[in-house]
Amino acid sequence: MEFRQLKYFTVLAEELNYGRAAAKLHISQPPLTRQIQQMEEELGVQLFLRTPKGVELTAAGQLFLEDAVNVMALMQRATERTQLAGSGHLGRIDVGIFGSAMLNVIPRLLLTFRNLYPNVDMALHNMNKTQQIEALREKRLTIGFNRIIPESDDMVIERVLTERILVAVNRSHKFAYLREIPLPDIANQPLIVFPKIARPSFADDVIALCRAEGFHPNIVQEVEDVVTGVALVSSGFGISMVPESGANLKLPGVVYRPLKKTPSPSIDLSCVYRKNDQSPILQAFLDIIRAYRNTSFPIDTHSSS
Amino acid sequence: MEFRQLKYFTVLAEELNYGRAAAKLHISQPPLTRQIQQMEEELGVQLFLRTPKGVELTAAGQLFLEDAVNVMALMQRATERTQLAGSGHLGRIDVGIFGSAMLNVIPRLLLTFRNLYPNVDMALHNMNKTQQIEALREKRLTIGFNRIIPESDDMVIERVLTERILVAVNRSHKFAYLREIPLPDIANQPLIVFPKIARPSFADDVIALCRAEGFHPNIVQEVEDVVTGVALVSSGFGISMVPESGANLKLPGVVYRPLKKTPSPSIDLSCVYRKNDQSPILQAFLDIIRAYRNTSFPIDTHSSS
DNA sequence: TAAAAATACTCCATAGGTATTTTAT
DNA sequence: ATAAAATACCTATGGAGTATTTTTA
Repeated sequence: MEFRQLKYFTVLAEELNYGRAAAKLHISQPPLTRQIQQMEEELGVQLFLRTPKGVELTAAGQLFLEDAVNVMALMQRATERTQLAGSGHLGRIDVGIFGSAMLNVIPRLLLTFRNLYPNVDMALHNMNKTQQIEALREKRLTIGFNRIIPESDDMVIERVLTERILVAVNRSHKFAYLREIPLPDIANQPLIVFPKIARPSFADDVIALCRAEGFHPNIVQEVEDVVTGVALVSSGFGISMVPESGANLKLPGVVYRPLKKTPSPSIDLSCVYRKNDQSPILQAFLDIIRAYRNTSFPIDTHSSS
Repeated sequence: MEFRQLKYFTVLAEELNYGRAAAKLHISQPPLTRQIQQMEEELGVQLFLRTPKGVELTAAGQLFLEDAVNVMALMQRATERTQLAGSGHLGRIDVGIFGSAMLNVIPRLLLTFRNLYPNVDMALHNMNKTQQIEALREKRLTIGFNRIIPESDDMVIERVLTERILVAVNRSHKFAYLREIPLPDIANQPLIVFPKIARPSFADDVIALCRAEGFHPNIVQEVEDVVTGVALVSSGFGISMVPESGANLKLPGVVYRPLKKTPSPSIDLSCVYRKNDQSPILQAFLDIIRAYRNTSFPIDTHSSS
């Protein structure tokens, strides 16, 4: 049985006349006769009865008609769904994230993606970079976001955006009266760094930045994430350095100030995905990331001052 | 898209290796490659990815696989159902019946048919012969049962069985002491006949029987059906003549006696159906009727004496 | 570099076309 | 007698085969 025959059958069942059905199918009458004969032979069942004006369906033919219509509709639907999936508009994406990235950038990307691809299920998985790489290898993730990602043969790391590093200080701190903080002045300040796991991390970048300036920072506390770090700043425990997007975190008494240095010290947000992953959903997601990369993310660094 | 291609696709999706899949399909590898390429081109979607050991499904391919399996299963089911319908094992039969025939013969036929063709819906419609013919013409009936059915061009009338005519008398009646009732003795007896509508009917047969014997019966009552007639016999209103299968009707004080005549006066039970109806369900039903016709229906005519 | 997929080219089965005959009312 | 379906016969598209090349981890 062929789809062509199902089509012929349904048209003939509608027209109940070989000539008209053949015309509707843009073929001549004899091939239609033969195809229907072939179907009847293959099924071993008579589907039509001859009448003076044409043909009529047998009871078996009526039954087959219902099913034939269903089969064709199901096939049609299968085709459409597959084409959606093939263009990245249907399916699923698993995204690895970490705490502070969810403050600003990633939510915008995810929202944009969801609006453009509403039929793609999106699952977010909070995990650190080590877990992300492992999950990518096991195909539990499609893409991961992180700050500093070690190179590896089977993964591609792509910069999403570069942010300035800001200093988070308590409003009562003397730095709060400065427009920009000179980096060497950090030297004797009690510094809170994060995160403490999954090294190398943003904490290492901050330390390296100080060392490049010729001093060892006075680290009074290593904390889990940016939220905890800024919370300690809020309670007057010390100062901290945060990526610019962290400035979206408004906590009582915390203000953010840029560093006085040109070019401004900065930190990348990157994404990582399997090198051999050609899935259209990933490609669509990357397209959005790349479009965002060419856009500015204006962040008001003085919003809480 | 062709069913052949769906088959090829599902086998390849199972084997994930063109060579093995082709072997399983009893074709060589190149045509399989080409058919899959053709599918991918038609859908505009990549279904497989090459790997060192063979191929693997893309996300779109996995989606299509589910649907392809469903389409093939639905088509399989459609074929089977149609074949059942074509052999008379699936569908519907509408049977026209009348009161007294339901006493013995028709229930047996219906039961036999239902046992042999459990998936055929059977609907019974109580109607007289005029209504039956009309319903047959309008295809509301597949077959009708009746006693005396007028000939007509578009209908076939087929005898189902021939029954003796018995006399129903009250136990207190003098006839109850006879083994057989001489027909001429009926002449002066109060006779109840039925049915009174849809003439010619069994009543006319009874009257004709008497006239052939040289007398006019003393008809004291025309009633609707055999049940009413025998009820009147039970209450001593008179005697009646009934088809042998009517003797299954056991009413208080009613006994049945054969007529003393050779050959025994008899009445046919017939069926009627459309001459041009070739439906396998009707044919199957007729086969059962014909098998029954070649069987005896032993009826105990003395069961209530 | 080795196993597998893709390509080149040939053959033939079969869908479709035209002309004509058969069928059924 | 007539309209429609069935058959006869021809053409050509495309599916399958064999031999070979290309691809990829």
